[in-house]
Amino acid sequence: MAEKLTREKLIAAALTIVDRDGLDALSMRKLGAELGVDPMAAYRHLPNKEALLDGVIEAVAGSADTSVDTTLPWQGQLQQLIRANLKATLAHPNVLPLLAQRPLTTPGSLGLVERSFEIMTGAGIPLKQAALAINTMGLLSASLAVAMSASATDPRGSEEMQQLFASLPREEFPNIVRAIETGQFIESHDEILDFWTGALIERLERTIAS
Amino acid sequence: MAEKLTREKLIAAALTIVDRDGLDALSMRKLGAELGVDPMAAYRHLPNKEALLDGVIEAVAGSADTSVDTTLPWQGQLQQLIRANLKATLAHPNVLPLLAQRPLTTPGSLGLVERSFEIMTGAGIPLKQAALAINTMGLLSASLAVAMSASATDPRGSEEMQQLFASLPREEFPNIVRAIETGQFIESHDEILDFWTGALIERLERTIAS
DNA sequence: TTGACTTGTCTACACCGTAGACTATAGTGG
DNA sequence: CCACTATAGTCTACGGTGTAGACAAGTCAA
Repeated sequence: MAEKLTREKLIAAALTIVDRDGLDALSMRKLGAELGVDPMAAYRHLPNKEALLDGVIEAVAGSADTSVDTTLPWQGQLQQLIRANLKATLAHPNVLPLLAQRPLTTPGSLGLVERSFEIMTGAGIPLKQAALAINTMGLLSASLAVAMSASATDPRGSEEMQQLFASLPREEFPNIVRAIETGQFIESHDEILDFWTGALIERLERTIAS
Repeated sequence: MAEKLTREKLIAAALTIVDRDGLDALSMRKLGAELGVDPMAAYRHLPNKEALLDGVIEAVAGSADTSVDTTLPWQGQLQQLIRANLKATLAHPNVLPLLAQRPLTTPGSLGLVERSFEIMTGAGIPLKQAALAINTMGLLSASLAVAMSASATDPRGSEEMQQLFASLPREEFPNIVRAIETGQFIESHDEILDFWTGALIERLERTIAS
């Protein structure tokens, strides 16, 4: 039996439940049970369930490793940060649906943002361009993480989708069909990640050159 | 009183409710009331609520205008498509949280995908690169739309966030503070959109050149 | 000791998704 | 025309949800 109930313990227990049993399994009653406490006890520390979810989101967002290998060129450091962020969020796949629908710049992820600024401005990238790049990185990381975990857990992702693709009328969607047949449409997420980080970095390189 | 209940009518009514009263207001009971029908009637046409939501998602995703001005260069046509997609989804902001957490390639949005392929391959971009670009576009559009509608409707986006930023310890987050003070961190979403579409297009241009 | 404040408990309410039985209507083969 | 069957809408009921509001037990200051 724990000493005392705190906001932090509630959030940690909530994350445990979500990781173990899924997002839908998180109810105030189950949360109380997890901590051996009355369900209503949570409301002494949190105004409502939404606040609980906000706490969970921030706990996950703030768990990314912001350390980078400073001997790498700035491009490599940036990629390292992006992958660290992705890794942290993918460690809690059941939380991702929440992450996707909240403002990106939660306090918990500010460490990552600050570090990104540091790397970019250090490389001579104007603050403005850096800010734009960071916003883009945040957006893409979030949605890519959602896509990655969805395709990993959702059986529909592979089966039902294959079926849909197989039944596409060729005359209406010639390009899609051709892309599928040559195995080039359903990409590995790693390829997508590389593609857009590449595009982003090249764009930034050009802001330095000019 | 409508002639007969159909899947389409149910989905249309659901979208009406979501647009008018928000996502949380959509319940099977309210859906029945909207159509002057018993709540359970819906289950004759849909297996469960999830299927209803899937239908709503697809209705929105499929409502984008896929026509483009073919006199424009391919870069302009692509931008036109991206903006059309964004416009269609933003027309139903309450649906966006759903859109963000589903696989991108729903049947309804295939028209947009096919058109994008058409434009890119017509410009001489290899199928593979086009597929990667389309995936990226889908991801970014979805999350940008979520961010745009969140900041437009959620009062926290502007106020609470401002407050958070104002209280940031300068020594810990020097770059962020500096970016905020010079008004360069909170971007207009239009700028973000231009930034990444620019990055994407330049990247594609390079695949043609080589 | 007394009073106030905090924190966990209990009960209760309105709502949810949906299983299962029932009913009315429409369409079909004899 | 009739009987039969399938279909579509209705009704009731169950187990779950978030949380308001009254209550009780512990903690601490005066």
